[in-house]
Parts: sequence; structure tokens; C-alpha cells
Amino acid sequence: MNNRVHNKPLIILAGPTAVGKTELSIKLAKAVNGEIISCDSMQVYKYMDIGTAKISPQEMEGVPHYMIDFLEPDEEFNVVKFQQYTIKYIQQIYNNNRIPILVGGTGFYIQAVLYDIDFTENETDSSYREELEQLAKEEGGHILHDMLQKVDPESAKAIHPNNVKRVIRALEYAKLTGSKISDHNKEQKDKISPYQFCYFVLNRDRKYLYENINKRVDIMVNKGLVEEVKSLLDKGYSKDLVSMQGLGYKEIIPYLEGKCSLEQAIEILKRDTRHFAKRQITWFKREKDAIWMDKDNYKSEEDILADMLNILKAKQIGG
RNA sequence: GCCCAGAUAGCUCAGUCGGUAGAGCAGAGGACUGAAAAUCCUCGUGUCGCUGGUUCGAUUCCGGCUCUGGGCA
Repeated sequence: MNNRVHNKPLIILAGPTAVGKTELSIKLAKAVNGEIISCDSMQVYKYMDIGTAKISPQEMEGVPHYMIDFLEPDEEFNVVKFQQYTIKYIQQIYNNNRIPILVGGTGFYIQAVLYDIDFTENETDSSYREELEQLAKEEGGHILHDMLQKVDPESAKAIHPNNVKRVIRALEYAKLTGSKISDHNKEQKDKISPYQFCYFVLNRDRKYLYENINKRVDIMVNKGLVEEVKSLLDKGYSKDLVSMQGLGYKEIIPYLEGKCSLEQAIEILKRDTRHFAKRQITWFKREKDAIWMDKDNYKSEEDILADMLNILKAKQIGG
């Protein structure tokens, strides 16, 4: 145990894509002497810079960043790995006598770290998962749901039969651990965070957010998104990889394959990104501890920052 | 100027053998605990272009008008 840090301060800056987290995060980090851990399922991959709107080394302005650019696009990644690395980095930041700031839009990842969700079972049985996937393909997803009904009726009730991914995970969990994932989820729910934290969610009027998304996609294309996707494919990264399911990649690939025009691909990308932002907001809405910062209520970023610092001071974080 | 085809939800369109209408997309809401930028669920009332006529009743049939395509001059 590290005795220097008693109350484990932790700042979170979340929010939907394209709301402006990155710029604000640098100002925040400088103001509180913090270091940034990116909570983003796609920015972890190298060579995927434009499509993920990844922060550049210059934009970091000397603020240390973690969980960015540390995997090849064909490496496997998931919440558990994210959690393991992040916990390690948080400790490292405490050792530097600085404050960790989680910045990103992947709510699931933030939750895993913030509430220290238990993901103990280490081995994923990929052969069983593949077997189930095969079964779903041949017989339809409902057969898996029927199987789940026998093993874990409560989960079967909670998970829609069409949500094959989730049904598979529940079956996998049952087979691997001999217990029910519904029980596990119940235990992990309403956990108390080990951190003294402040969970900011930056948001703004939906209309402006969507406008910004559309604008940002155009900027990405101008910056060379198509070339970036092409070069990933040229390097041999398959379109089936999880990384290539990211926004900006899965939409541009059909264009490169000649299946649609660039204009169509761009429109679909904008739409998918809007859908994504909406889902992110839905996630954050149920985070009971979230403090919402509505960008439209402030004249400048400095004003938002000032407000955030006041809130932090009141919570005795970063003082 | 004449002929033809349209005009229905924000968009693209279906439909009502005359009893005031429904899909896809957009949009909105939600779920999520080892793929999460993934995956999945729920939500459809609009002067049926305007205006006369026929009719118990017209968005639907008939006439005129306006607009939009296409064709002929």
C-alpha cells in the first residue's frame, strides 16, 4: 500500500464523440497537475490516427498520455486488458505525485476502472465461443438463447434473443465458471468506487453536436482518411479485425472495394457517428455520479474549466 | 403551347376495388459488467398539392388550377 496517497483522487472527463474532450483535457491536466489516461477502445491502436481523431504528440503539450498507440491493429483488446493496464498506470501516476485523469468516450471502460469491476476469470475459451458462433450461424441465434434459458434463466430473460454476442458471453461465462453471469452482474452492480473521484460528462445541444460531427468527418476526409484506411489494408490488416470495425474504417472500406461512392461512404460515416454519439449519451445518463457540463452554457472553454476546478476544490480533489 | 407521368410523415416511396393511411431511411428513447466506435430492443397523425363536382361519405373517381420531372413542337 502506498501511504503517500490516502484518498486516491481520480478525475474523469467523458462525453460523446466530437464534443471537445481532448482540448479541454489538456487544460484540465495542466491546471491540476494531472496525467491523462485515454479511455477509448480505438485510440489504443497504432496507425489509426485520423479516423479515431487521436491526439497528436504536439497537441499533448507535454502532458503524459497513456493507453494510446500501444497495440498493433490486429492485437486483441478488451475491457479486462484495459482495466489491468489502467490500474497499473493510475498507481504509477500516484507515485509521480500527480493526479490521474481518465479521458474518453468508452463508458464501459471508465466504469470498469472507476468501480473496479471484477473480471477475475482469466481464460477465455475461444474454442467454445467459436463453436457457439458457428451454431448461431447455422441454426440461428435463438437456439443459443434456448440453451441459455436452461443454464441461466435470469440472463435469458434479460438478454434479447437477437443479441447473439451477449447470449454467447453469458453461455461462455456459465461454462467457464459454473455459475451464472446474472449473479455476477448483480454482485458488481452498485459497487462503491475505491476512488475519491469526480466524473465530468461534457455535452452540448444535440443539434450542435451533430453539426460538429458532420464537420469533423469532412475534416478527416480532407486530412486523408481514405489513404489511412487504404494503407492499413495494404499492410495486411483484414477488414474483419475488431479495430477495423471502428468508425471511419468500416464505412470507408466498402468505398475502397468499389461497393459505393465516396459521397455515400461519407454520409454513412456521419450517420453512424451520430448514432454512436447518441449511444454514448445514453450510457452516461445512467451513470448516477456524473456531473454534466453543458458546453452551450459557457462562453469559453476557460469558463468551463473554472467551473470544473471549483467543483474539484469542493470535493477536495487536486488541491 | 401541346402530350405523358408525378404531387401522401423531415427524405424516398407504397397504399386505400371510395369508409381520413404505412414501410425504409432520418430522428427520438432505452439496454449493456471479457468484441463496447461493438451488439441489441422500443417508438410512425400526416390540411394524403389547391379547388370545384359526383357521393351518405373523396386522399382515393371526374373537371379545373398550381408546381415538378420527361417528351413533342
